[in-house]
Amino acid sequence: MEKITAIRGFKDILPDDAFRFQEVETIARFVFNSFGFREIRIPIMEKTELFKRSIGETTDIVEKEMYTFRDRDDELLTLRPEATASVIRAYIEHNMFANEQVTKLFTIGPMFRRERPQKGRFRQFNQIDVELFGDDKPQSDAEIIFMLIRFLQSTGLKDLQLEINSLGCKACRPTFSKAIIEFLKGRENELCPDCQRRINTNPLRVFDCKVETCGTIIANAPRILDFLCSDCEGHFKQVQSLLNDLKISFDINVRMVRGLDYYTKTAFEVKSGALGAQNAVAGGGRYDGLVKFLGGPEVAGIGFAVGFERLVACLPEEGKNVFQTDLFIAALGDRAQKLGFKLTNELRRAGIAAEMDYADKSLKSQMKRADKLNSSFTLILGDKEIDEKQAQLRNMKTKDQQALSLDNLQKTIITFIRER
RNA sequence: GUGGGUGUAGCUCAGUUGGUUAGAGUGCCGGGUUGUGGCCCCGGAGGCCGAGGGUUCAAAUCCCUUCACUCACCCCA
Repeated sequence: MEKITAIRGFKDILPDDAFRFQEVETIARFVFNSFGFREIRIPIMEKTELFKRSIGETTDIVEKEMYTFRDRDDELLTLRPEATASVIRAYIEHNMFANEQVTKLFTIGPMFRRERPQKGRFRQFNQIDVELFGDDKPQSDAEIIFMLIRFLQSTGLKDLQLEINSLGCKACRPTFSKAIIEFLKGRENELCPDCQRRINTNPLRVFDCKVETCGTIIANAPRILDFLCSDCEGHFKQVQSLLNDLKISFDINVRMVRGLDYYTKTAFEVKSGALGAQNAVAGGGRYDGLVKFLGGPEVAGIGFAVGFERLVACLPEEGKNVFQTDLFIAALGDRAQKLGFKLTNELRRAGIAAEMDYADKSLKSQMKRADKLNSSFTLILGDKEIDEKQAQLRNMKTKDQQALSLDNLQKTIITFIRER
């Protein structure tokens, strides 16, 4: 039989890694809660239209990376490529804006993009997504960036670099775009094919190009920060000053452009080494106007997403995979097997991590398994012991071994393990 | 979507100018201790050499095709 493998770009998260995912999730919930964010759980599929409208018709994500299919009733559905659109949809659908001035939400789960897989990039990947609605003040920007950094530091992530930029708003960005196009016109021939295409699709992206000639050309190009309207400029200055107050160090990267259409004003990204080419662990920004654009009220918004797999990949290796068993029961003989089975499961009912071998193998092999399972204690229970109404409890670390009476055995074991 | 690299045991990898029964380490199972783990010693199981086709007396090895994985571009978390 030909074996069936997982879909390309879809990964199994094996127990060792799943353990680390759990730890990171726990930290995320703790940190976010302390900043007043509450969890929301949303579907992994939405009507295709939602993503087209929010992310932008001409973005790569919408043009060629979405898993879209036609449902039986002919409706077009899409596996979500990001979470912001869905969170906003839910925010509007449940009139959450009517309940409170500011709404702070986070969600954790899988996203889907049909890209070519590489290091740090998968077709199904998990994101931690945070959104803050109802506040357009720079304090929100600073707060959310501060929280992101706090969270990343709490997970043990070292050498992280925060980069920020302002992308302007619908008042000032178009002027800048025009200026860039103006600047690039006449030099198209000197640009790489990709950048020639970008002039029409997303001129700001030329700033990002890694081709050397494009880099030297764009170095003299107009800068977004010189084009910001007074509102955007003031906002950006304040964000910087607030971050300084919070002792968060950052670099301004005027070349940073975000790939999604909806971003305005502040954009930010956190990079870390050891990730290969896909070195962005988290990214986000402000998206004032998007909520209204998706049919809600005029409400400001800002958020970010953390690449779960990328974050875990950056974390130090140590401290993983310590699976512990409290007690292994080595049963020898039929009567012992029967008693052991009962005892094992009774102990589990009491919350003790108990294991035993049902195959009635040699004591040696059972001891080996106890060792492998990282068991603190092993209870040696043979038919011989049963005749003598006792069992041997061995401390695997100290090798101390003592006889316990079969009467009240379960209770004695529990006290032993709890007092360890 | 485009380009490079790699496919041999559960895992990490050797395998010479094509040549007999394809190896090591690790892991797994068993034994050395007829009832006591880790260290050590001994033994065993485990391979359509990614798949298909071709060249040859003979292919893991050479050629073609294909698939998968991987890294990079593009783009993004």
